[in-house]
Amino acid sequence: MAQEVNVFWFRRDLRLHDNVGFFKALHGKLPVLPVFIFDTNILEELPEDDARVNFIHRQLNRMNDKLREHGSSLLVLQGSPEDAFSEILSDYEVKNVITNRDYEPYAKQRDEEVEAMLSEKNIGFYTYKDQVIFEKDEVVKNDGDPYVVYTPYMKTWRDQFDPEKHIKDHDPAKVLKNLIQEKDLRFLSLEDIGFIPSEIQVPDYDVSESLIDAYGKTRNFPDKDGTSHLGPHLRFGTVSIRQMVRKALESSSDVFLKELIWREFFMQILYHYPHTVNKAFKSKYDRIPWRNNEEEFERWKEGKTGYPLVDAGMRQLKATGYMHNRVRMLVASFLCKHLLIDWRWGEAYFAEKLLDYEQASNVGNWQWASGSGVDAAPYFRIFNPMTQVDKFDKDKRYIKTWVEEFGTDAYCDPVVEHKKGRERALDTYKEALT
DNA sequence: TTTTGAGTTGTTCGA
DNA sequence: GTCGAACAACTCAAA
Repeated sequence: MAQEVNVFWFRRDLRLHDNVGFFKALHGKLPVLPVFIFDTNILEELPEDDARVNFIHRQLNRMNDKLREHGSSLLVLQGSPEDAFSEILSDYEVKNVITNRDYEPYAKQRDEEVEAMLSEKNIGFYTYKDQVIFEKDEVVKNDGDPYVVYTPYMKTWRDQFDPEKHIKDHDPAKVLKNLIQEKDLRFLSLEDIGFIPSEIQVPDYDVSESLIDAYGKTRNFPDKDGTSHLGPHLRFGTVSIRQMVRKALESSSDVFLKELIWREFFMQILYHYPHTVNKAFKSKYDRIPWRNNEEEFERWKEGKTGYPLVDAGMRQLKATGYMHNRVRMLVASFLCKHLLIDWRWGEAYFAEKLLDYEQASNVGNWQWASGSGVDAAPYFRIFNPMTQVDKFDKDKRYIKTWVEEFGTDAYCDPVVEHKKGRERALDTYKEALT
């Protein structure tokens, strides 16, 4: 007779500490079998040296080492979630599967299917809130509808926030003994899952007191890099959101906390309006006749538009998997307005390259840039790529870091003249929207 | 129900 | 160089 266990399924919560679902699982009656599944539905779209897969794998190794200190280990499989669970069910008498909730459209569907499959076999499927302070419909208007404007959402979020309730630490130290006692569960190597080491490494995050205090002032200047680099860690759960909110609250400045609230704002938007993944939130913006010139799109991707701040950002993205936020706004505006290329093209490219890719934030911010989203910039608000240099990279230090040939004859001519591009965008938008 | 105030991140033009 | 208005009206949220 196979051993009776509860499975804890790790997904984008890759840590043992302050992990709500893991903590709850360890308080159950049965030993906990910790599992991670490399989902082939997701993996098949990725290049073999994908940096995020590398990061995930490295983090799984660290977790496995820690679990082994407690006489246990992590089971790492590959396949569709259904197939992986079938495999687990053939080896163990699984009573319950416990996991943390994920709100993306693909994830919601996946979880529904897994739950249905498990319930046929009378296995429980329990999910917990872990990756946000407020989820789904916990922060809504008085009439129950979701907020679609940030500021009132943020105010209500803060009104409802209670430190006693929302940022409790879930320390698993006392219950780790409830892990399954098997030190050599199957742990697929990077090679086993068909990947190779990446040139790009996910950087450590900095949420030091000094960074958070100065964040409001320095975060806009790409050469100072006063940003936290927290994105990939929040994305894959290598830090806990509760710990980050605790840090944010210790600061005298609330700019950092507001950024964390933006993350949840866009998550609840995607939850309530999943169609915004590929449709404009404001539907009349789907009428815009994008030029979608492939050659120009290629120049944008390669950082060869002839606008140095745009090009610096695109080259930083390609080389490091990161782009400074200020520059993200500029390159997005440039693609949608100056080049009149569909925001979905830009969104897809960011999804491919960004280590901190978060579907809700990426879609939300691209729609913001194109004018089609919630609380979006009005369409006539078109960034001037030269003015942005004067304001945010005056000494051109950031530009020179990424565009070596800047200032020489080797640097390319502008793909479109600013004034012409601007007027073309204004005319096209106006025509399409009226 | 109607009214009122307000809304992430900008640029250009003319005085 | 600096300032305010225009861009173009719109929609949301709450009283």
